[in-house]
Amino acid sequence: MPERDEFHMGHFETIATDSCCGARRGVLHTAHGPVQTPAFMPVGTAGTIKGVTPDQIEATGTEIILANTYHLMLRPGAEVVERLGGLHRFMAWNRPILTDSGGYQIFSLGELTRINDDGVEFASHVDGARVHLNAETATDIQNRLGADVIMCFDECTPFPAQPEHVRKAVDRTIAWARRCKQAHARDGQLLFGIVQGGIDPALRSRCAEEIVRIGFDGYAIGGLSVGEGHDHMVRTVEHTAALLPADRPRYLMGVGMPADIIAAVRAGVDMFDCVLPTRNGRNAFAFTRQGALRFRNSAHIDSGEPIEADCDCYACRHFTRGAIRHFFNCGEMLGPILLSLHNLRFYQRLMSEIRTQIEEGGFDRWAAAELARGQGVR
RNA sequence: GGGUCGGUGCCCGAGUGGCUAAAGGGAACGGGCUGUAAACCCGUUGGCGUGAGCCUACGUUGGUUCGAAUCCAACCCGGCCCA
Repeated sequence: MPERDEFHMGHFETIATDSCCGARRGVLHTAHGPVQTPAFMPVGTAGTIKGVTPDQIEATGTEIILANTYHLMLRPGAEVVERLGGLHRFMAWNRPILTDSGGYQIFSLGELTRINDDGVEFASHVDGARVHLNAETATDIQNRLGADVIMCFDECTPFPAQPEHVRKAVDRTIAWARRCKQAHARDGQLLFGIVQGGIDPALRSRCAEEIVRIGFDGYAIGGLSVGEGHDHMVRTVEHTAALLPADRPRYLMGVGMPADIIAAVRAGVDMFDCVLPTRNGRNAFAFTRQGALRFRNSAHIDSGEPIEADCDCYACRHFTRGAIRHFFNCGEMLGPILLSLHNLRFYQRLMSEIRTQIEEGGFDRWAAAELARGQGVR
């Protein structure tokens, strides 16, 4: 027991902070090794980051990846993953993993859900079967999947939403957080609380206060990047991050565009996850510091340039824009694969630059310039 | 040479008197995607005009009709069958 407490006490260390803003450079220690923060976590919902192999992911500079409770519960089921040796073995990823609780699916699968104070009943998007998820089952499943970081079961509200709806979601998220902490029964596995409250500062304050009072290994800001827009999002993150303990990691869930990430780091956020690099990559959209490139566009037909001139990713080292555009044009799977690789490397290079800037004390000025420059990171 | 079926927009293809600038695919072009129901979804695709609208178009030419992609005739081209 003391061992566990020690693990939980010392799992996050801050290496450097920026004197001009909330940005900090840290390390999150997990059962499968350290994670340099600020960190970006690619999303592998169903137990795989779509289109790329684990060693390719590692080559992008990724240290920690995500998987999803709801999706793995439906297929193949937590028992199967357990029987096959746990999530790390299953995903062939022997580094840190974070599982989301399924709270986001309350938002994304909105029409297929029925929610009450106990939890949620989903009509499975696979076969329509009734599937129940609540604080205890979500925690139990995550315990069994065996990720290094697991999340409380929360209610992610849409935007816009009725104030009453958001208030109720905050109440439930707090009550469920208490139950998740109670149900959590696996050593060496960090449990993060989640703050909801839409874009209402008062609700965010109340939720943050209660979640912090319960006490978690880390704190997430949820319910953003659901349609509220960059400015609302940044304002809410700045307000909320300041209410979270400085000695614990802060995680902004589901965010986001490069500009969103830079603004949130400035507000003191340490961890991010987002489907954009992989989903947009599959959909022919490449991130570059010079701006977005849409590879279906005929402009790239006979371009001999790499996706991004100074990028060291596999796609940029070996393929021309013209070839990649051709792959998309023909529906060849290598197109989505190459842009997923490039976009992941783009995100990890961005995070690496952010960490260096914080270490060297130039982050705030750099961030301001990047945000003003806009294109490429917006 | 005879018979027969057919020729529709970039391609395939529906339509067999007015509701047709012409369904539906494909392709091309453009856009969207933020804790992944997403290698997906949306839009545009004859010309001119802001617009009502006008012009040009369903192999070619001519005809019937108030009105033709749709009916008739001849011709051209293609598939199949018979000599």
